[in-house]
Amino acid sequence: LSYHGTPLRDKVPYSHAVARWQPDAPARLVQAALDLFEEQGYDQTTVVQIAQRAGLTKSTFFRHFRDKREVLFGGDTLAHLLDRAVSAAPSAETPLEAGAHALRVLGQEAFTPDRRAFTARRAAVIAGSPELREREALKGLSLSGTITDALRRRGASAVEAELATQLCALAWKIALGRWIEPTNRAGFGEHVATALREVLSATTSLRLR
Amino acid sequence: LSYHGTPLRDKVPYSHAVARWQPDAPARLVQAALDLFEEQGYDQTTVVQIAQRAGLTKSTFFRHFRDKREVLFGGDTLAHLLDRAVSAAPSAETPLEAGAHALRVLGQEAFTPDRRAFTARRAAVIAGSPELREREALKGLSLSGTITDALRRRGASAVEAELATQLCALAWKIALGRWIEPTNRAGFGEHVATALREVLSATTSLRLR
Amino acid sequence: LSYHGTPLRDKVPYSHAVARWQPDAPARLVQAALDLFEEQGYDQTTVVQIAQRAGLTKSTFFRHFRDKREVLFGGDTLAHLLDRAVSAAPSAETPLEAGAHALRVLGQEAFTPDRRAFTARRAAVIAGSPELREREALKGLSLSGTITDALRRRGASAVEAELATQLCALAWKIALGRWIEPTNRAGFGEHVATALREVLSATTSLRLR
Amino acid sequence: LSYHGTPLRDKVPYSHAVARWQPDAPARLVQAALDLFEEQGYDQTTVVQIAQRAGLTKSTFFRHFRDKREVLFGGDTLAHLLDRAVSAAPSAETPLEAGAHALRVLGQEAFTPDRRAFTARRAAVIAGSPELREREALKGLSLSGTITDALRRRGASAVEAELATQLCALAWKIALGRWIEPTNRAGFGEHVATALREVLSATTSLRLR
DNA sequence: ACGGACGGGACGTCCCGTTTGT
DNA sequence: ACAAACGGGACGTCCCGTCCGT
Repeated sequence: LSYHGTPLRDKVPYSHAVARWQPDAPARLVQAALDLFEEQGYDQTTVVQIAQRAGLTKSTFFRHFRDKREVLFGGDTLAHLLDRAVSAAPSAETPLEAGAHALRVLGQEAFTPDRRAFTARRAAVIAGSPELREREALKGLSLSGTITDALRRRGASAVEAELATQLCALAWKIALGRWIEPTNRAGFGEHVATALREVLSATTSLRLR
Repeated sequence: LSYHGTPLRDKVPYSHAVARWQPDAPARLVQAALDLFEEQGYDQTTVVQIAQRAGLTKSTFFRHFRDKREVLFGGDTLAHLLDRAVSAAPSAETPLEAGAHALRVLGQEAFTPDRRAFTARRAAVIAGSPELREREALKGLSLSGTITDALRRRGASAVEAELATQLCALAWKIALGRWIEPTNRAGFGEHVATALREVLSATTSLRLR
Repeated sequence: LSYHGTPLRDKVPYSHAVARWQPDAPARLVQAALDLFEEQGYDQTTVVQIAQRAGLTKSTFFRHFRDKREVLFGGDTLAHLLDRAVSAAPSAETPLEAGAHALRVLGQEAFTPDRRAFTARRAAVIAGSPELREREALKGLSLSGTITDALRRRGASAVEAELATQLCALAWKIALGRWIEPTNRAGFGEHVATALREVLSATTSLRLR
Repeated sequence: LSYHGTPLRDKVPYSHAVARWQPDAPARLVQAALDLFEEQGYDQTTVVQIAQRAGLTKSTFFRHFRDKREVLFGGDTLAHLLDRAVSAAPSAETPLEAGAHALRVLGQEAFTPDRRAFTARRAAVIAGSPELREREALKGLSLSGTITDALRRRGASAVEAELATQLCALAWKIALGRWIEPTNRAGFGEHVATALREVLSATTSLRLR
């Protein structure tokens, strides 16, 4: 379960002309961190180095990110996105359809083409550090929980919600892996659609002796 | 450029009554370290943990290894081995033949079948940590220098020695990669021979416009 | 050298329609700060806590007071008071008489009976914190300078002005100590008069061999 | 409830010639800390300053003391002393006698004449900082608990043990206050004896209507 | 071979005080 | 008057690696 490209801060719905420096600092920190992690490795990079390259200080770093790992994991943005998207799905849709709807929203709001390169680099860095992989796993579980909860609030049973969540998570993972592959040209949304079809067709062939 | 399997300590040529305590402290440390690195990752493992699992203390760890990384890099054993093997090659052999001779010795002395599993695990751990990869690269350079020096002492010119070294290093790397592949059955020596042939045949097709 | 009781803000001479919001924000901050300093000690109290208890925010606190210490030191009010009072003294008065006049004004404008309890608590808090004692000392020097300057502008020589200032400062200190003593009933003005007499009579017994 | 003068480390019962540098560092840190606390106040002094003046580093400071406050509170030394002293009192003694015995031991082992000046300075510093006073209170409770437990192990009932503890604590406090008074010449032991007598005689005049 | 003090440095928390914008 | 970002710096924890003892 991975996410965004450039920072992807929550769009603050300001009346006119978003705040001047606000969206700057976190984005610059993320950028600096990713660069340094690629150059030197995650563990060899200190928070002070990240802050310095971003033209900021350690204090500011920790004001925006709970810890060093979190700089690669975009806060609760994805969780909010998913929660809203699942809840906003037409009430006639099945749990799985609602989940698919949410994944499509992700393709439009989070995994947009301009964030593809970033997401790919981020995935490579995470793959290279056990510490980061652990955080990634935790975030994945948390997001799954978010989806399940939202589905249950729509009236799905516990099993329905859990199952739909797992299938969506699987499709997500498959789609993300293909999307960041440099040879692939399709958008995240298309990859998700394909992956979901594959997953579903695989379920039809399940048998129990 | 990677090496040994089980510890592979220099065989201390004690006349009689060797091993008063337990002479395998370094070996136990290496074993414990590798286990822990696989379980928790290199950075999440502390030296104290390694020592404890080996039934030893932190002090003892640092008496045997300069630092935490070194526990995966067997001291100067390989360098000595290579130096002696190159020097011991029949004086009629060309630099490349002498290098090939040394690699074969490696297959008999260091990369023996009982060390294959260890070497494979070790390679995986190193691949997962930038810090370890850096040390690996340094060790590789140092070993290359050892071979080159030994070749020059046999009378090779600077260019001859450097070239032979690089081809051997390449063959070594290729052979090692194949050797630790679980599906391959051949010994390190055979893989080296094959790899050297491939490398050489590749050189014949080099052209400069 | 200590001063005011309740906030004692400069009376802003607004023509009409004063106090649109609640003009007592500084007063509430001072009150809250003093309470908290007594309850928890100065260093254990944060600015945020002070602001919260006053129903305000940290920003507002710093708009009214340069720093945390300053909440116990009433801005320039006392300095203005002294400056004006010295200047307003009849021009026939000696420097010491002018100073005494100013101290009497203090008793009417700043150290009024309703501020006695506050001043006592404030003194206790300051006594308990080196940081605050340092600030107190600085403020005392600054006030001394204010008096000296005002005296010189009245035509006093440098030595005359300095000497009168020091005697007044001493009488001030003595009087304040007695005034805040719960068993004493007299007003600040009377204590000042007494203290000045004592100080003066003590000077008459000075001898130089 | 206050204690020791110079560091007062547990006497390590080494065979011959105590370790070379061991007892040094903590003592030097305590000395440096007390000096700085007097010069600048507790809150204005940083741990790094203390360590530097002692010729050590921040790491070493925190290896010897849990936190900045603890540098003025001698670890568990006093607790051990009291525990042993109470337990070592002749079994025929009443709880109060055993407590008195322990206080006398304190006078011989901890509050020796050479530690008087130190204890006095330490008390003054603690009095000036709410943070330190809080720690002092906690330590006092802990020591009371130690005495009570030791008394109960001697067979005293809960009420007997608690009461004896409280009377001893009171006598301790009174005696310590007098002992550090520069005009008093008697040793801690004598002050304790006097104080205990006073406390006891005061109890005889208690009446309940 | 063991034990442990020591230096060094990163991490993460908390607070003060400043600045910028609403 | 409020809101929020920012710099700076202290505290306390943890770990590596060195160096001294036994």
